[in-house]
Amino acid sequence: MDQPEKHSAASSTRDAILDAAENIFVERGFSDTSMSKIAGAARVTKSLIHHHFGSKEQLWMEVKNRRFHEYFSLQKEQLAKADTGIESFRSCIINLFYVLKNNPEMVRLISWHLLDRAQTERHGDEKELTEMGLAKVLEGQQLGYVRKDMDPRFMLISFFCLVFHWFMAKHEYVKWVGISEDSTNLDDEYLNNMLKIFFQGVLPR
Amino acid sequence: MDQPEKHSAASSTRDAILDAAENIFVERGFSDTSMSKIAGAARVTKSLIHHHFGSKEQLWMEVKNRRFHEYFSLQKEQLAKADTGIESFRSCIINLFYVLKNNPEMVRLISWHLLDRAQTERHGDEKELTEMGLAKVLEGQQLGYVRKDMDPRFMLISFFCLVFHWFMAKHEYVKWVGISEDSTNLDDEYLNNMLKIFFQGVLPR
DNA sequence: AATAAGATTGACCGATCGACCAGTCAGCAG
DNA sequence: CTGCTGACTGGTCGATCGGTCAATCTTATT
Repeated sequence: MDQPEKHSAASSTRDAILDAAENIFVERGFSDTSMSKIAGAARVTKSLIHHHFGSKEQLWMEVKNRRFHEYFSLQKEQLAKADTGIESFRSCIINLFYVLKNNPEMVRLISWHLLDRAQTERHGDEKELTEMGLAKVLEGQQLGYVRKDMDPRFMLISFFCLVFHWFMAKHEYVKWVGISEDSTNLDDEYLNNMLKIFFQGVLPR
Repeated sequence: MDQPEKHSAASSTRDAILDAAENIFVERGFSDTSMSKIAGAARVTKSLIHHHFGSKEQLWMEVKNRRFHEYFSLQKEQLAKADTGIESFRSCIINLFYVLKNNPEMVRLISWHLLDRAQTERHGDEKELTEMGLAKVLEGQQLGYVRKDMDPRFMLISFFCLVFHWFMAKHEYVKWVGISEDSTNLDDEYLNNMLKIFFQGVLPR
């Protein structure tokens, strides 16, 4: 009973391959990752990977789909149970920030994905999540705590820019502007300043 | 006289290789680019590339250095002759936006560079440019048109996020929020909304 | 004309790439 | 027991990878 039976053994092997592949893909990207490396890391043979996933491209797709689906589901779930009002609005933003802070692999995966020229039709997860986000902004506009002379879509995109790009490029920016990267509360400092800009702007009030 | 002499012929060959390499590197990244492809595109032999640049890595470095140096010099030049005042401050921002809009290769090059784990010590161009930017913000704070309760460094970074990430990811975001990508003034629409946020924030005034 | 230096070439190297194949083995249904 | 299916392996394929080398061509200098 403790021993996994046939099917679960197979699916756990599949997962092991997916895990190993994700680690290496995230680190080195698609092209610089070889099936041999993945096989070695997953402790299986190359042939087995082909048996389960068909090709390197399909493996890459499955790795991305798995992680993206998990991520978008989590975000949708958290956004769904969000309350109304300016404070909740603010909390949603802070929440996304910390989710990404705790999942740097996710950030790199998105980066690789953005550079991918292959225009793959993705599932509707992100579409749904985005529409929930748009609804949240619209709600804020109707309730009066979000200014109405702005396109909610661009507002959402601007917010994504402020969050994603920080985690994508902070290791470079801290060198430019002279912040020590291992400052314990570096992310929080950025978050505070970024929130000031996002909510109130850089002009004095 | 019309014919380039020996040295300029060599340097023009070098440039041809750099140009070809940049095109392919920008499109496919370092790992997915082969010396053969570059050689073919530059109409030279692989051996000649090794003769001029030594290795693929060094060629990659030179490609990045050339473009980055050109970019940062241009930005420094334009920032140096910028005037004082809120309007000039605004112009600098709009200026950077359009420079990147007109240089999508630069955006991709930065993206690949950000994913690169190789921590190469880069030249001081970007450091100088950043300090000029910081000075501009400080100036605004002293003259009173930039709020003082904010760290200029994080303000600069936030601004970079709003510009760079838009060009890195807009092809994905427009799919999410349902904007047609070939809208003639898509970039301008984003710019207007982004500027509203950056200067005044999303809260009603 | 002789020479040196640099630009350029084609042939070639060992290594590694993704993929494929025939075959083994275990488990399950009949 | 028989037959089938799917997990899994070792070996190998042709292609391509980055890189090297000796030889040749081009040009400037002497």
